[in-house]
Amino acid sequence: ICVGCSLIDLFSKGFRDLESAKKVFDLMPEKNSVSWTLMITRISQLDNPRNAIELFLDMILSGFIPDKFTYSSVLSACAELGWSQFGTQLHSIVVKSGLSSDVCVGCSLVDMYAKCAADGSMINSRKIFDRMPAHNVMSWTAIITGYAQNGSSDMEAIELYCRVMEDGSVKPNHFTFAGLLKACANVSNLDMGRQVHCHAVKLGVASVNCVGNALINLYGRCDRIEEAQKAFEVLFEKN
RNA sequence: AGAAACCCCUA
Repeated sequence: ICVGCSLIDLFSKGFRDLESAKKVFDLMPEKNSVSWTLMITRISQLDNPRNAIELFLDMILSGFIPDKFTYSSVLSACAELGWSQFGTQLHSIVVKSGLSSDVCVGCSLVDMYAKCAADGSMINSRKIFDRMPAHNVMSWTAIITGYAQNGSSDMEAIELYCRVMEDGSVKPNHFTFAGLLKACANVSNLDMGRQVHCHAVKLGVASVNCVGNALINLYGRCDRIEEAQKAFEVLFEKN
Protein backbone atom coordinates (compact mmCIF):
# COMPACT_ATOMS: atom_id res chain seq x y z
CA ILE A 1 0.00 0.00 0.00
CA CYS A 2 2.80 2.42 0.89
CA VAL A 3 4.55 1.86 -2.42
CA GLY A 4 1.28 2.31 -4.30
CA CYS A 5 0.57 5.57 -2.49
CA SER A 6 4.05 6.87 -3.23
CA LEU A 7 3.58 6.02 -6.90
CA ILE A 8 0.22 7.80 -6.98
CA ASP A 9 1.82 10.88 -5.49
CA LEU A 10 4.76 10.69 -7.86
CA PHE A 11 2.56 10.47 -10.93
CA SER A 12 -0.03 13.02 -9.83
CA LYS A 13 1.98 15.64 -7.95
CA GLY A 14 5.31 15.00 -9.62
CA PHE A 15 4.37 14.43 -13.24
CA ARG A 16 0.85 15.84 -13.24
CA ASP A 17 -0.16 12.59 -14.87
CA LEU A 18 -3.47 11.79 -13.21
CA GLU A 19 -4.30 8.97 -15.60
CA SER A 20 -1.26 6.96 -14.61
CA ALA A 21 -1.91 7.74 -10.97
CA LYS A 22 -5.47 6.49 -11.32
CA LYS A 23 -4.21 3.33 -13.03
CA VAL A 24 -1.92 2.61 -10.10
CA PHE A 25 -4.82 3.24 -7.74
CA ASP A 26 -7.19 0.97 -9.65
CA LEU A 27 -4.60 -1.82 -9.80
CA MET A 28 -3.71 -1.70 -6.11
CA PRO A 29 -4.48 -5.14 -4.71
CA GLU A 30 -5.29 -3.63 -1.35
CA LYS A 31 -6.52 -0.17 -0.47
CA ASN A 32 -6.95 1.79 2.74
CA SER A 33 -8.28 5.20 3.74
CA VAL A 34 -4.89 6.76 2.97
CA SER A 35 -4.85 5.59 -0.64
CA TRP A 36 -8.49 6.59 -1.16
CA THR A 37 -7.95 10.04 0.35
CA LEU A 38 -4.80 10.57 -1.64
CA MET A 39 -6.56 9.78 -4.90
CA ILE A 40 -9.62 11.86 -4.00
CA THR A 41 -7.45 14.85 -3.14
CA ARG A 42 -5.35 14.72 -6.28
CA ILE A 43 -8.40 14.38 -8.51
CA SER A 44 -9.97 17.35 -6.80
CA GLN A 45 -6.84 19.46 -7.23
CA LEU A 46 -5.77 18.44 -10.72
CA ASP A 47 -8.98 17.37 -12.40
CA ASN A 48 -12.37 18.28 -11.06
CA PRO A 49 -13.85 18.39 -7.54
CA ARG A 50 -16.96 16.74 -8.97
CA ASN A 51 -14.99 13.62 -9.89
CA ALA A 52 -13.34 13.69 -6.48
CA ILE A 53 -16.73 13.55 -4.80
CA GLU A 54 -17.76 10.72 -7.08
CA LEU A 55 -14.70 8.78 -5.94
CA PHE A 56 -15.54 9.60 -2.33
CA LEU A 57 -18.97 8.01 -2.83
CA ASP A 58 -17.22 4.95 -4.35
CA MET A 59 -15.09 4.80 -1.24
CA ILE A 60 -18.15 4.69 1.02
CA LEU A 61 -19.89 2.12 -1.20
CA SER A 62 -16.77 -0.04 -1.08
CA GLY A 63 -17.05 -0.10 2.69
CA PHE A 64 -14.08 2.08 3.62
CA ILE A 65 -14.37 4.47 6.53
CA PRO A 66 -13.38 8.07 5.76
CA ASP A 67 -11.27 9.79 8.40
CA LYS A 68 -10.54 13.44 9.20
CA PHE A 69 -8.15 13.69 6.26
CA THR A 70 -10.80 12.43 3.88
CA TYR A 71 -13.46 14.79 5.21
CA SER A 72 -11.33 17.92 5.04
CA SER A 73 -10.42 17.09 1.47
CA VAL A 74 -13.99 16.33 0.40
CA LEU A 75 -15.38 19.38 2.21
CA SER A 76 -12.89 21.49 0.31
CA ALA A 77 -14.04 19.93 -3.00
CA CYS A 78 -17.62 20.61 -1.99
CA ALA A 79 -16.80 24.24 -1.16
CA GLU A 80 -15.28 24.74 -4.56
CA LEU A 81 -18.44 23.44 -6.21
CA GLY A 82 -20.72 25.44 -3.93
CA TRP A 83 -22.84 22.37 -3.21
CA SER A 84 -24.56 23.52 -0.05
CA GLN A 85 -26.90 20.55 0.38
CA PHE A 86 -24.11 18.02 0.05
CA GLY A 87 -21.99 20.14 2.35
CA THR A 88 -24.66 20.07 5.03
CA GLN A 89 -24.92 16.29 4.68
CA LEU A 90 -21.16 15.96 5.05
CA HIS A 91 -21.34 18.16 8.14
CA SER A 92 -23.85 15.88 9.80
CA ILE A 93 -21.77 12.79 8.99
CA VAL A 94 -18.69 14.50 10.39
CA VAL A 95 -20.54 15.24 13.63
CA LYS A 96 -21.77 11.66 13.89
CA SER A 97 -18.25 10.39 13.27
CA GLY A 98 -16.98 12.48 16.18
CA LEU A 99 -14.51 14.35 13.99
CA SER A 100 -15.98 17.82 14.33
CA SER A 101 -13.55 18.93 17.01
CA ASP A 102 -10.54 18.49 14.74
CA VAL A 103 -9.12 21.88 13.78
CA CYS A 104 -8.57 20.95 10.11
CA VAL A 105 -12.07 19.57 9.71
CA GLY A 106 -13.50 22.62 11.48
CA CYS A 107 -11.53 24.88 9.21
CA SER A 108 -12.87 23.07 6.15
CA LEU A 109 -16.41 23.40 7.49
CA VAL A 110 -15.98 27.13 8.07
CA ASP A 111 -14.72 27.51 4.54
CA MET A 112 -17.41 25.29 3.06
CA TYR A 113 -20.27 27.20 4.71
CA ALA A 114 -18.73 30.52 3.69
CA LYS A 115 -18.47 29.47 0.05
CA CYS A 116 -21.75 27.54 -0.15
CA ALA A 117 -24.10 30.04 1.46
CA ALA A 118 -26.47 30.93 -1.37
CA ASP A 119 -27.36 34.31 0.12
CA GLY A 120 -23.77 35.06 1.13
CA SER A 121 -24.71 34.68 4.78
CA MET A 122 -21.84 33.91 7.14
CA ILE A 123 -24.15 32.69 9.92
CA ASN A 124 -23.46 28.98 9.56
CA SER A 125 -19.78 29.51 8.97
CA ARG A 126 -19.52 31.67 12.06
CA LYS A 127 -21.39 29.14 14.18
CA ILE A 128 -18.82 26.48 13.31
CA PHE A 129 -15.99 28.89 13.97
CA ASP A 130 -17.32 29.91 17.38
CA ARG A 131 -17.83 26.30 18.42
CA MET A 132 -14.36 25.15 17.44
CA PRO A 133 -12.42 24.12 20.55
CA ALA A 134 -9.13 25.36 19.14
CA HIS A 135 -8.05 27.83 16.51
CA ASN A 136 -4.99 28.28 14.40
CA VAL A 137 -3.92 30.73 11.72
CA MET A 138 -5.86 28.81 9.09
CA SER A 139 -9.18 28.89 10.92
CA TRP A 140 -8.80 32.63 11.58
CA THR A 141 -7.91 33.19 7.95
CA ALA A 142 -10.82 31.07 6.76
CA ILE A 143 -13.37 33.10 8.71
CA ILE A 144 -11.79 36.46 7.84
CA THR A 145 -11.69 35.58 4.16
CA GLY A 146 -15.26 34.34 4.37
CA TYR A 147 -16.41 37.76 5.53
CA ALA A 148 -14.25 39.46 2.92
CA GLN A 149 -15.51 37.44 0.00
CA ASN A 150 -19.21 38.09 0.32
CA GLY A 151 -18.64 41.79 0.63
CA SER A 152 -21.51 42.58 2.96
CA SER A 153 -19.77 42.39 6.32
CA ASP A 154 -16.21 43.44 5.67
CA MET A 155 -16.06 45.30 8.96
CA GLU A 156 -16.49 41.98 10.72
CA ALA A 157 -13.36 40.73 8.94
CA ILE A 158 -11.49 43.73 10.23
CA GLU A 159 -12.81 43.27 13.77
CA LEU A 160 -11.78 39.62 13.73
CA TYR A 161 -8.31 40.65 12.69
CA CYS A 162 -8.17 42.99 15.67
CA ARG A 163 -9.05 40.03 17.87
CA VAL A 164 -6.19 38.04 16.35
CA MET A 165 -3.80 40.86 17.15
CA GLU A 166 -5.11 41.26 20.72
CA ASP A 167 -4.94 37.54 21.32
CA GLY A 168 -1.34 37.34 20.18
CA SER A 169 -1.11 33.57 20.06
CA VAL A 170 -1.66 33.33 16.33
CA LYS A 171 0.67 34.99 13.86
CA PRO A 172 -1.12 36.12 10.68
CA ASN A 173 0.46 34.98 7.42
CA HIS A 174 0.24 36.10 3.79
CA PHE A 175 -3.13 34.38 3.33
CA THR A 176 -4.55 36.29 6.28
CA PHE A 177 -3.35 39.61 4.91
CA ALA A 178 -4.63 38.88 1.42
CA GLY A 179 -8.14 38.27 2.75
CA LEU A 180 -8.04 41.19 5.11
CA LEU A 181 -6.82 43.63 2.47
CA LYS A 182 -9.61 42.45 0.22
CA ALA A 183 -12.06 43.41 2.97
CA CYS A 184 -10.44 46.84 3.24
CA ALA A 185 -10.64 47.24 -0.54
CA ASN A 186 -14.31 46.22 -0.61
CA VAL A 187 -15.20 49.11 1.67
CA SER A 188 -12.46 51.39 0.30
CA ASN A 189 -11.15 51.84 3.82
CA LEU A 190 -7.81 53.43 3.02
CA ASP A 191 -6.79 54.19 6.62
CA MET A 192 -7.39 50.66 7.77
CA GLY A 193 -5.72 49.34 4.63
CA ARG A 194 -2.59 51.36 5.34
CA GLN A 195 -2.43 50.07 8.91
CA VAL A 196 -2.80 46.51 7.68
CA HIS A 197 -0.15 47.19 5.05
CA CYS A 198 2.16 48.31 7.86
CA HIS A 199 1.60 45.09 9.77
CA ALA A 200 2.25 43.08 6.62
CA VAL A 201 5.56 44.89 6.12
CA LYS A 202 6.55 44.24 9.75
CA LEU A 203 5.79 40.55 9.37
CA GLY A 204 7.69 40.42 6.10
CA VAL A 205 4.85 39.33 3.84
CA ALA A 206 4.08 42.56 1.92
CA SER A 207 6.08 41.41 -1.08
CA VAL A 208 4.42 38.04 -1.38
CA ASN A 209 2.43 37.94 -4.57
CA CYS A 210 -1.08 37.55 -3.21
CA VAL A 211 -0.55 40.28 -0.60
CA GLY A 212 1.04 42.62 -3.13
CA ASN A 213 -1.81 42.08 -5.58
CA ALA A 214 -4.35 42.77 -2.86
CA LEU A 215 -2.47 45.99 -2.00
CA ILE A 216 -2.42 47.08 -5.64
CA ASN A 217 -6.15 46.38 -5.83
CA LEU A 218 -6.80 48.32 -2.62
CA TYR A 219 -4.77 51.39 -3.57
CA GLY A 220 -6.08 51.30 -7.11
CA ARG A 221 -9.66 51.39 -5.90
CA CYS A 222 -8.84 54.24 -3.57
CA ASP A 223 -7.24 56.23 -6.41
CA ARG A 224 -3.79 56.03 -4.86
CA ILE A 225 -1.82 55.11 -7.92
CA GLU A 226 1.58 56.05 -6.45
CA GLU A 227 1.05 53.74 -3.51
CA ALA A 228 -0.22 51.01 -5.82
CA GLN A 229 2.93 51.39 -7.88
CA LYS A 230 5.13 51.13 -4.79
CA ALA A 231 3.38 47.92 -3.80
CA PHE A 232 3.98 46.62 -7.32
CA GLU A 233 7.67 47.49 -7.31
CA VAL A 234 8.46 45.50 -4.20
CA LEU A 235 6.79 42.29 -5.39
CA PHE A 236 9.11 39.32 -5.17
CA GLU A 237 7.85 37.89 -8.39
CA LYS A 238 5.94 39.82 -11.01
CA ASN A 239 3.70 37.98 -13.43
C1' A B 1 2.22 7.24 2.35
C1' G B 2 -2.78 11.07 2.57
C1' A B 3 -6.24 16.33 4.37
C1' A B 4 -7.86 22.28 5.40
C1' A B 5 -7.43 28.65 4.67
C1' C B 6 -5.27 33.09 0.11
C1' C B 7 -4.97 38.24 -3.88
C1' C B 8 -5.78 39.70 -8.97
C1' C B 9 -7.42 37.93 -13.54
C1' U B 10 -10.46 34.58 -16.37
C1' A B 11 -16.14 37.02 -15.00
